[in-house]
Amino acid sequence: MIKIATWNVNSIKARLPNVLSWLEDFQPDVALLQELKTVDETFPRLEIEDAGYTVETHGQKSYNGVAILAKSRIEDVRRGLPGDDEDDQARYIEATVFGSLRVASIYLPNGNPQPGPKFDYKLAWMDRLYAHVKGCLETEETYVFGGDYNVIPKDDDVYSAAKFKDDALTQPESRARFQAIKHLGLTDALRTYNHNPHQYSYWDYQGGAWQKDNGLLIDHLLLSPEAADRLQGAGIDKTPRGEEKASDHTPVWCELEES
DNA sequence: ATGCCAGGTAACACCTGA
Repeated sequence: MIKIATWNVNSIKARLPNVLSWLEDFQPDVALLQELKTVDETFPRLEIEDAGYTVETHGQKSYNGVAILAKSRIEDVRRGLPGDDEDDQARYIEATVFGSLRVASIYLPNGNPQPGPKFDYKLAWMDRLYAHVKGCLETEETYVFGGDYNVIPKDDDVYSAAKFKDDALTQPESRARFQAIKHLGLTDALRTYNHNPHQYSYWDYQGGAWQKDNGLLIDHLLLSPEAADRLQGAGIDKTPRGEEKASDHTPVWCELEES
């Protein structure tokens, strides 16, 4: 079985102890990380390698930054989306792990405030992601697109839809693009096994959101048909969110049977 | 309408996040 998890760590340097203990406890075969907030040169590569992982990063100073960790070689790495030429934001990395499995770590733009240039950037970025995913699926390879999509797909995926009515994460334009990407033929791993409302992957640091379970579901694992055929389980690992110095996100995971 | 936390940068305040 290959266990794949996505986790927005909100600074890999601030979160290193949490990440190392999670790797030790949860033992993912592949970890897709977002919001590294540091450049490749200062990513704590040796510590992660000592935990048994191969590492590929696409970092950036202060903001964004994505990585792929695997208990296998990591090959054929793509950094950035096609069409990112004028864009210096590090939000996408994709590579082959375990010989033939393609995985992507995605940090989709937040887009607030909306309307405005940040929201326009989010929508344009989603259009580029759509075009890229479409091309990937045409290869008929096994693909897992995981990450912080910064989209709340349904009103049931947030503790208060009313409070998020004007937020970029719930706008019809954001949801329509997320749906369009899924409708290319992707399967939402979590929703294959868990149809309950109010299943969250993010809780704000403010206002006791974690204690009140005032959360959002914005981290998703989307599987190509070839990956979905091998899907054996999926879930949310809430343990890391309750620990000291936690990220505001918690890992979402899925398991694929070996090919 | 704004701050509430948290992290990074840089400088002892401001930006970004969701």
